[in-house]
Amino acid sequence: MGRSPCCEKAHTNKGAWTKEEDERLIAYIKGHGERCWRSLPKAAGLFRCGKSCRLRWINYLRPDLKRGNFTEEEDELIINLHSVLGNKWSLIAARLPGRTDNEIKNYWNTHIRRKLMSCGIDPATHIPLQEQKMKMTISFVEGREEGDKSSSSSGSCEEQSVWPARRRPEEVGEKKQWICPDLNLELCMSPPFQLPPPLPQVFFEEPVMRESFCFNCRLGVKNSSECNYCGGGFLGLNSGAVLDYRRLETS
DNA sequence: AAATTCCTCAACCGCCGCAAA
DNA sequence: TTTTGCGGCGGTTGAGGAATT
Repeated sequence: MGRSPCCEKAHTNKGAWTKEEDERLIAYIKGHGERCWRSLPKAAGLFRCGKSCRLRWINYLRPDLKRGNFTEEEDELIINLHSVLGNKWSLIAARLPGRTDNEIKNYWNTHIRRKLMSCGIDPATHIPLQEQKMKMTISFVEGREEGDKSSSSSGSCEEQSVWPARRRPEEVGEKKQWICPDLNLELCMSPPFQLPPPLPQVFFEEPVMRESFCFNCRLGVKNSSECNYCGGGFLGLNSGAVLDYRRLETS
């Protein structure tokens, strides 16, 4: 089962676009605007899938696209944004005028990733590889010492390439306990527990900075003055560097 | 000069969220 | 409330050009 395809496969062109197809698409959108991609190909006399037309327009034909190499500033911005947003390419692209998500994604995978690796930084977590390995080991060992000795899951955190285990806020205090971020074994009637988005490296420099974060923050819906994570700052981050996604949305 | 490997990036695929029916 | 279909997104692929052997 599943959904029917967005267009008839039999009579659609695939692969690279020809100059003529580009011209047809540009002419149609200039005349009618960007609307109803599904019916656009037929109306524009193109034997293409609507999705394909949309992609071609957004990634290549749009007049406001910036061409050429990425600047150092753009590089930095992409790295910063990626450190808080992860692979949310469309959100990252929204902060870089004239760049598309596809372009940034490609650039990340071909250039920046390698650049970070060569600096000894894990491109996925933005933590120096050496340090990350150490932290993973510490959390693994602590988990075994403090937690249930017979715990069958205690070994998996180190093996998996996941964000280092972090304290849950309600567990910070006298009771030391580390958890594996993928596991939520709580049985209670409450909104599901969610760790805040990955934090920049600076967060891990000091062991216990994060005493509390508010309910709204946990749900990701609102800021609170009592919360360690809420507040303004760069890209909707406070000094604790947790992202407010609402501030990143495009207008 | 030819063969091979590497790299880039445009394009495709499949899934998801949302709105309309 | 459920189903359907569109737009949008992120991951992946593969053609073609560049670099290397």
